[in-house]
Amino acid sequence: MEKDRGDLADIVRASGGGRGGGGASNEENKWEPLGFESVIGQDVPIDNFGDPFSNMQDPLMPDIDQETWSFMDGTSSSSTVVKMNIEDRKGDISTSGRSNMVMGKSIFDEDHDQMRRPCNIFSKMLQISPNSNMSTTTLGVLPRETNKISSSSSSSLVGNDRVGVKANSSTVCSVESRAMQISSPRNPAIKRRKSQAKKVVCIPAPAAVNSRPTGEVVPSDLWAWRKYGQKPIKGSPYPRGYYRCSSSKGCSARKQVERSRTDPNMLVITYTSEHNHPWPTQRNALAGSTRSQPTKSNANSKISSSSQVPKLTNLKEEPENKANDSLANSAIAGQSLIMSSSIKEEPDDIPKPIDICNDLFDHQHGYIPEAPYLNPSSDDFFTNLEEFEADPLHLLFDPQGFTSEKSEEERKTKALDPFSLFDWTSNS
DNA sequence: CGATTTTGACCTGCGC
DNA sequence: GCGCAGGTCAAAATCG
Repeated sequence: MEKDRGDLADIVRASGGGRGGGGASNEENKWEPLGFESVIGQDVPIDNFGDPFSNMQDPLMPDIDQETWSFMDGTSSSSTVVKMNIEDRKGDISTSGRSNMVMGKSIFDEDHDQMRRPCNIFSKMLQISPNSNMSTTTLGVLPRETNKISSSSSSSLVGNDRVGVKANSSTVCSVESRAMQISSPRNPAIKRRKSQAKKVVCIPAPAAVNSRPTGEVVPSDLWAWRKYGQKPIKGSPYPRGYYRCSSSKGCSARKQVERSRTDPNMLVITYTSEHNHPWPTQRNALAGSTRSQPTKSNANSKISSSSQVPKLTNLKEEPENKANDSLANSAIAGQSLIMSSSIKEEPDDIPKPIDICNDLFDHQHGYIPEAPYLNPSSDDFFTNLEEFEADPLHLLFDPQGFTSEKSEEERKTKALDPFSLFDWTSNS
């Protein structure tokens, strides 16, 4: 049954680094987060739903301090206030030509300290509040604001409880404030859907950073995730993969990864629970690093077992598998930043929770037309992903942004930014 | 050998 | 109360 659905295992490959087995590969060591250590040392909260980047300065958002989109980040509480001031952002949203980072500029922690601390778009995930009322009522998107946005961009929004902001081409921020019910989890950290706060990230499902011949160079996720389940989701041709943090025993952090049912190009990653431990300071700590690539036998056997899967969804083929490796992680780490992830709440009962993702791309003006590798209909869909994988960081470290003129402040910032370790613009 | 992935079975929340 | 669907468990397979 599930075999015919494409494989999410492939979509997420935690921690990007090579294969599990505990040992730290050279590649792994390569990007051992020197910067992270310093970050960690700064008493950075680790409660961002496993988002190691949440505490990092977003290199693409140097001016976010004054931004007005804000989220009260109640990561660890059951109540979260989401507040957004879209109006102030409408300029960017409505007028930006091909901004890839409108999103990045659109969501911020309300607390300036939080914004100042290393953080970036990865931290702009919206935590779902189990408190339905509050969630609904405090989502401070005023109708007029919404209207403005809607009117200024061809498509966006949404209803009372859902906000979608669409940049001219490639960016969207969408938030659903659909209520979440709260109920006592069976026991800490264990399942109870709809009872836990979540952070949902909708990102393009791009490249397989780990498939690079040279190794894994793109930081995927500082956490090690171990897959513990996969389920076909009703209404979706794609299965949902379930991962839990394996960086530390007893860590209840989990995440779910699934492809958008409406747009296979999009990945929806849902973070649940929080890490109860600091970031792994060494890749060795990531004992759970997932296998960087499927084995032949694995691929073969799996393929055979899922050979009936339509090509588009048969992610088990080696290329696909690789292509999807670390998608969830790397995507978060890089793609979403560049491609403008859509952060939203994802109510479980929404028929098409990913619709938002579709809005991410303006098929006429968006990047999709320029990114054939994102076109699942293309035979080269996956093979081309490899090409794409180079883009994120390239974009991330757009010369204009970081190499052309690096202010001292920027350097400092980068010191705290794991991505600074990958200033490929200067290295490659 | 120790780690991961796979995958069917089981458990439980939720809607009717 | 029942059934469905989502989420988790755990044994087996796999890998380096």
